[in-house]
Amino acid sequence: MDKAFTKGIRLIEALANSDRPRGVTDLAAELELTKSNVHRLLATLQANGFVQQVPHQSNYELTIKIWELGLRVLRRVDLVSAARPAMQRLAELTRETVHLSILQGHDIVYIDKIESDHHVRAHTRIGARAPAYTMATGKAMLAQMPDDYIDSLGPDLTPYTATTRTRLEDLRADLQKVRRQGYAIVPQGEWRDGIAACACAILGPNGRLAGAIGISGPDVRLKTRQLREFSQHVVSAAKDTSASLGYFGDS
Amino acid sequence: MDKAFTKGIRLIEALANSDRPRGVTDLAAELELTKSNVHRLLATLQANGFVQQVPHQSNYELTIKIWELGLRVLRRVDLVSAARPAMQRLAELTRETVHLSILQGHDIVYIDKIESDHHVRAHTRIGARAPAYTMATGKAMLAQMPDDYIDSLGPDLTPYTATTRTRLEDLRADLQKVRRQGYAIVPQGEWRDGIAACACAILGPNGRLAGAIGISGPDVRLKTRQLREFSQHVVSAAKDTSASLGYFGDS
DNA sequence: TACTATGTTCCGTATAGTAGAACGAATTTC
DNA sequence: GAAATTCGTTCTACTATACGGAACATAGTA
Repeated sequence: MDKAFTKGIRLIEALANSDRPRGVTDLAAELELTKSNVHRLLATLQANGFVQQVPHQSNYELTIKIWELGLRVLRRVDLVSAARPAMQRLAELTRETVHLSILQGHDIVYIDKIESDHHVRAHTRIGARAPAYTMATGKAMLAQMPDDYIDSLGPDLTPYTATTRTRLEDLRADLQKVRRQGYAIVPQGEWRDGIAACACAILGPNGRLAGAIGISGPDVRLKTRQLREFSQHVVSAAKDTSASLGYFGDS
Repeated sequence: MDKAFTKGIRLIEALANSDRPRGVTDLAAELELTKSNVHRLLATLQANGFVQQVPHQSNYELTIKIWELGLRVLRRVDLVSAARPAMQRLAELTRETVHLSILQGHDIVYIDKIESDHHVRAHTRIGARAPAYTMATGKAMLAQMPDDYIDSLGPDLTPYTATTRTRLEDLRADLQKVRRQGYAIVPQGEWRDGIAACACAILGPNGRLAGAIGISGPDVRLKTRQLREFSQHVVSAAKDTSASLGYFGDS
């Protein structure tokens, strides 16, 4: 496997994860590479416009070129614009925070959200990740995946709160329920304490999983009864989005 | 210079620029590489989570991991959130499309915008590029750059409309004027016909160039007189943004 | 069934990346 | 203000690594 390329990728990630320009020695230490190696990789990145030196210093930082590329990737997926109207409606109906997520490896990634106007709200960031098996949107999506994929999550699951599923069989039971009822409910936070949520999968052409839409808020406000009531709106938001992607569902 | 890394970067760009999953042979032809080379690079990208094969096919596409990295880069710059309030105010005062750009190489890149509610509007996309010397925001930024940087644009400039500056000395004269008056005006489109614009540079800590804010619209509505009138609002929007970045200006 | 096109694997070879040391510039310490 | 430290950059000899051609596998097509 391409060693230099792998190193270069790790270098890009290291630069993206730090919020200030970095020096060669510093980066070399973090990545466990030699200075000359890092220097050469940086020169390559610079020649391709991904990295620049801050003027009058010799620290390096990423340019926004990588952001431009990322935007195009998101635009290709196009889930954000397809889901926007349904998200808007869902936000108005429930007055809770609405999230749009996709499945990425074993994590969910928020690609869009509409914040609740309540003062107490779950704070999340677009672009952030969380383990799929702890989230309502994640469970809604996992329920669409084949068994061997679920197996690959295990054998044991890291607990983040007291209610996190730690055994694969518990998770499988949850997913079975999701498949039965058509949506996922997480009444007590399994990732962050105090957050309750309800979510439903979005399917694209050929019934392929495209993402999930969900609402979330503090469990003191969003009790199970309330979540069940909202679930119909979540499901129809997901159905509408699926339809605008060109999937008109089973039955 | 790292050959494998450079090839990998070009591969990422090729994937980002296409709006459908690509095959190995196809990519190899475009990049003028051998199949085995592309295949190996794709395997490396896949192992690092940047690429996935679409299920039941063997085409490859970028995951949104690149988008996540890009978001972090933009967040570090943080110009978008610093400029938002000023952009909002500017949009309300002028009712024209407001753009936020940065200088990237020899181009400007739109990183945010607020669209005019007029029916006729200049259509641009966040993330899009244009040659700096043809845009109002570009000229506002170029006016902050040292002479040798301006030299590097030349010797000759590509014309896009009848009014595009094609000689460096004409551009230099424009920039001199920008420096004198503190803002840039492009009364007749030098990139796209029929677009008039006014812009001002945003400076960050130590007076370093951070970006530019500007308004633009059809030249039939935005005549020079009107642009001059709006220029004060543009300038104060830029000043406000500079201030919130921690730069409180000369005089 | 043969044929074409495309993805994947293998392997010997030469090239391209590697590490370490030396250099130079800037900053800090005494 | 000289010496010492730190960091970015350049150079070079070595060898590991990426290279490309060819063989193989797998569809999809005629």
